[in-house]
Amino acid sequence: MTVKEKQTEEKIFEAATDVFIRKGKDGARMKEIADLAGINKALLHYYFRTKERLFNAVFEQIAEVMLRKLAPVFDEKLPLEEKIRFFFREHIAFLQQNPGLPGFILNEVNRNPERIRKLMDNINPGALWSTLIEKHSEEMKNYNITENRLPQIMTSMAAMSIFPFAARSVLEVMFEKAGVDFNTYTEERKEFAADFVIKALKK
Amino acid sequence: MTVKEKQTEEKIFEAATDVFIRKGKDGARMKEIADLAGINKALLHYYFRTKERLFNAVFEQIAEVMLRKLAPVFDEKLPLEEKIRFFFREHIAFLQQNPGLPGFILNEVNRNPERIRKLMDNINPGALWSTLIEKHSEEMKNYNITENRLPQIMTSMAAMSIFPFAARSVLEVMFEKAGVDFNTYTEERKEFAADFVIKALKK
DNA sequence: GTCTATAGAAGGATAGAC
DNA sequence: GTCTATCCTTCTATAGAC
Repeated sequence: MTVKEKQTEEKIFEAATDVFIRKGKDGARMKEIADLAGINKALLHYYFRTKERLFNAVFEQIAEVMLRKLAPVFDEKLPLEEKIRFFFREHIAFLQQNPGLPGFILNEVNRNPERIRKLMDNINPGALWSTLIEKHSEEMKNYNITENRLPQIMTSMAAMSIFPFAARSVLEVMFEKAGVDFNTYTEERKEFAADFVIKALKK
Repeated sequence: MTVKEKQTEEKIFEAATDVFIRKGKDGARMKEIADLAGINKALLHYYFRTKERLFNAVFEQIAEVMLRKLAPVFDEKLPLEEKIRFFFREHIAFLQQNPGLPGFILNEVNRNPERIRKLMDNINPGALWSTLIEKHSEEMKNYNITENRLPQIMTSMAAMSIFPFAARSVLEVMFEKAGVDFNTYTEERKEFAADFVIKALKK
């Protein structure tokens, strides 16, 4: 009973995740999700009531996974440079496995900013950044990192790793014509981005 | 006659642009476009036949504007550093006026990569980059810029200016809690991004 | 819990009058 | 060229049998 439920619900959830990421909330069709899950449309409603609820469940799980993937960066006890390298290595590796997530999240959040507001309720970026500064106060002397520059710096790091995936199809077409392979590019990017940022920040 | 036509078609086109950018192709409703244009649904079909055609017209115009905005960067006869500063100043200024465009374009292109393929038919990035290198061959000696690094470098520059707008709602919520104003941030970004990139590239 | 059948609503598109 | 009325398809959602 519960086992069977879990199996079906799980299948639906996975199919929904797939379809929502590819088609977006508005473009997704309950029928396609049902087909992909190998079950009937009516079952979707049995388990999740409405498309809206199903989407919310999927979105929240994805957002949570992404946030959880970022947390270690702030916790790890590493020298600053190693932390930057660690971030790009881990984050880009994650995106290589989930290349569709950035575009999905950014789009759905832009269409409905309330989603991100709910997610961020427990997080105060300002406080997070302050403790980051304190942790590395000694090292900081060698870098152009000050609290008032942190918004620019943090968004630049996010941009360096996330943008290539959010703009994936554009880059793929451009690279194709220039004889560059996207996978090779992302693999090289782990080190390039780290070097780039460290060089830019060093005094 | 032609004047009236132009007026109405123009009104429809502008309304469609607005709605498509805010809601996306799938989320947009012909009714909403008609209302915003102050006319009747049937007129939309009279002028543009189908939603698909109306969307294509809007998309192509927007994409063309964006590409046209980038071209000068390659043409301008400026020293390399000035060119980089010129790019961020101009490009971010354009995005400040059109903050919704990056998210719109990236999303619609991801959903239908054929769109970008058509757009890029006349452009060979590889060739573009080669001439860029040749133009600045002397200056290059002072920078870590080589042809094989250009994909990484160019995408990093694009990322630095485009990402904040593509992720605008996320940043706005984060900044809000950290007491940072998004408009101030984008204004400062013109110079920050230029300094950041130049520093990262200098030998 | 899962299916078939269908209700009910919405949205794109067209016919036809003016 | 513009409007009203309406068709027709598609999609979400539910009823009801098993």
